[in-house]
Amino acid sequence: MTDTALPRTARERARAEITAEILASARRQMAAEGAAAISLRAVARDLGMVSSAVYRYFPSRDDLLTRLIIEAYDALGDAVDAADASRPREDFVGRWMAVSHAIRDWGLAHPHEWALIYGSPVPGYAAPDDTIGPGTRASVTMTRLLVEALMAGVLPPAEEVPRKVSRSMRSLKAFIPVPVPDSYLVAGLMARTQIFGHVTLELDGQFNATIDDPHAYFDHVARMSARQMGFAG
Amino acid sequence: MTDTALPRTARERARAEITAEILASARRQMAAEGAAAISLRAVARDLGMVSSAVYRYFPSRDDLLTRLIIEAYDALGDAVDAADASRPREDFVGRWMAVSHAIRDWGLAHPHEWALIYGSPVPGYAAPDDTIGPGTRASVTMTRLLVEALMAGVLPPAEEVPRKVSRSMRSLKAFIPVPVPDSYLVAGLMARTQIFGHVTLELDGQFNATIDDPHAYFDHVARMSARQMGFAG
DNA sequence: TGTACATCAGTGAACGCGCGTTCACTGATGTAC
DNA sequence: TGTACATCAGTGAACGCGCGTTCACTGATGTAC
Repeated sequence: MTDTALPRTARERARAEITAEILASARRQMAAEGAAAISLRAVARDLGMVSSAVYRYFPSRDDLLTRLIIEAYDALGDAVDAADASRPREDFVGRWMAVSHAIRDWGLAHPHEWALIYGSPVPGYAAPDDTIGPGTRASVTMTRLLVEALMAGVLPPAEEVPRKVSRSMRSLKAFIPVPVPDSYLVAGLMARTQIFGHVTLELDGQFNATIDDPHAYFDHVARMSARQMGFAG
Repeated sequence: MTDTALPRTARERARAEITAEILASARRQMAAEGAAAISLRAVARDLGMVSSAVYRYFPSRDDLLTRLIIEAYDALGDAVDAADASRPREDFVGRWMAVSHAIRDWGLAHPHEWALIYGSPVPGYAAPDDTIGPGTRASVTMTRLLVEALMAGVLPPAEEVPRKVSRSMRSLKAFIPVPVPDSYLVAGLMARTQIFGHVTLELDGQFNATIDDPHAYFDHVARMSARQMGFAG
């Protein structure tokens, strides 16, 4: 996406290919040892080139990391959007379930990518602003789902929310094009926390000795969180 | 706790003190740069000793990390237990709120310790079994709270839970001395996920541009999660 | 269509850094008689 | 109470490692005329 248009000359084609190979090698390293262990020298070794050659493609290790972060957010965002699109528009529970499972499935398949974007930051790395947009994709999709359910009139009556809490969500409301009652916003945020929190805890092994069938358990959790948001089901 | 009895000889006293200084220095490094950045050489430098001298106190860097992990779990466990003890036994909502805030407060005060125990593992480090016991303290206290509410008869009627989910919680039930209806277990686990998930997401900055008063918001979240568990309030 | 010049990928050597860990040692502290 | 020996903390030098990044260079690819 950050590269220009279609590859044309042989040089441009080679450049795109090798850039992709560098990213793939870095992703392999991340899968094996975690993001903190990614090293430009190891990538170069892996690709059979000299370490300084990598600098033709990425100005520094941090830029490589940034690119990986953006790609991870986008991969998750794509998975979430595809899941959402796989169910009829008016099946809000089904869409929520599909989205929830997509998030968990992606996390289980890419634990180190998950840690990279939702875990503790890599030492010495500060994420630049380019990561903000892609970083919100999953949340944006979940919020849209809530808004559509609201507009379809399928949610139960809103409840009162303490004024302090209501005021605290002003920034959030600025991102949403239609007015949404406060109690729905809280419920939506809590459902999001439930899903993301669950996946993080599961990847961290927090359910290891207690939950024998994590998939079945999570499926139930997703359904309950849909209900707590007011989605009928 | 792992040291024997009271310090007696001057040597033993010195040993206990220096061990504590090493841990304190490591904790300072962790606070500044994160757990992955902790180095024995930096600790030695900080304490004005030669790097090899640290090996008189910890056989390896991993042992130091393990000790820090155990202490972090215990510090959080102490905070949680103190919070729980600060409210009347029959005030279940109050106890839950106190425990929830204690968890969040401790996490905000010790973000890198939080990352150490609930975040992505430090590269190359594998947690040994000694960490399991302390690691469950907070969850154990939360579960006890739920069980006491159940035995006090203040919870609403239990609900049906899919058989698959019920079976999946068999290992969990083995840890709990009294029989607890499945729907309560699910609700308790989800409430725990809500609290821990919230703190992890908040530390990761996921509420940054959306929630203006995180304390007020979290207070509401804790209250809602108590309600979702069936605690009146 | 061919030539002259500019661009760019990749090389190889080097710089300076910090790390975990081992080892033989010195000298102080503790213990048994 | 004093002496002989054992234990232990701390020293200083060294080993071997891998890292990110820079730099002057060679040779291939692309562009303008």
